[in-house]
Amino acid sequence: MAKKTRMTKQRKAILKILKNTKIHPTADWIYEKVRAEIPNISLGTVYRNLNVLAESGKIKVLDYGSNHSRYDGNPEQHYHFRCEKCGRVYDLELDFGLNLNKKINSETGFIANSHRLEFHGICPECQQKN
Amino acid sequence: MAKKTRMTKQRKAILKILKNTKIHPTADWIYEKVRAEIPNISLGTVYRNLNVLAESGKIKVLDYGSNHSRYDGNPEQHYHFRCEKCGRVYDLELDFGLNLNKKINSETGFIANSHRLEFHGICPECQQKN
DNA sequence: GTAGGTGCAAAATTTTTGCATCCAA
DNA sequence: TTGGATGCAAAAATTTTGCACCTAC
Repeated sequence: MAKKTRMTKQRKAILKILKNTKIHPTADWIYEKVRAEIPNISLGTVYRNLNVLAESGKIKVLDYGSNHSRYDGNPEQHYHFRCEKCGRVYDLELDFGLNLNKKINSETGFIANSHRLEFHGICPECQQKN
Repeated sequence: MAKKTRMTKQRKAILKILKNTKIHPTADWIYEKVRAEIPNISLGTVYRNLNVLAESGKIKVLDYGSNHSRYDGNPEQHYHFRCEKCGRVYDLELDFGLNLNKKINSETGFIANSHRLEFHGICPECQQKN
């Protein structure tokens, strides 16, 4: 079962800041913000709480499943599938025939030049290993 | 105009490795691989070349436009738009009514639990500043 | 009361950079 | 020939962690 957690004032403050911004900030930005409220909070605490909050599903981390950048030798439009078990990232050959960029351009004020679509789940190989 | 670049053996080897793998490796993985061919290549050269190759569009970097992790206070399904000019990441309220996960599950051997969709382009504010 | 959390600082990791030298065009 | 590229090492930047003390439950 999941480990017990406490809602400390530090954790509460970090969560509140994150819920009240749209800018998807970095840990350091959050650290600066939260220091207005808790001046002697440490950056380590910010990182620890972000990890705890992400594990419990209260927030999302926008990375690629690791702290490293990952590089893709195929610059063409294609979609990815990341296996939640083994961590591998597959290319998907599927083309849904979606013209998502055009949809954005016609339905919003944004001008989209490209998009990235990534699925998360279990790959065929890990399904067998079950 | 774009700066001139040379196709050194180091750059060629890195590009070849990246074109011949599907795993979207980290810089360190590439470094280990390329050392089989060029034993005294340095990690700095690998990073420099990955950046050059990405700038010229020959490869893609799978990150969020910075070297930091970014955190999202909204764990619900929603899409993102990243502005290529100011770097901001917006939430898109749009729902295309796509059931992409189901499509994956029925058309491939992958089991998708979730997906992430992110558009890149120019935000309304930066369009005005033109 | 106590297990989980914090602050601090040191360490680990990842990425960039200065510089003398080298080499692709 | 020469300006871009490399190797090396040091530095910068980001994230994690050990430890003694603190506090939410």
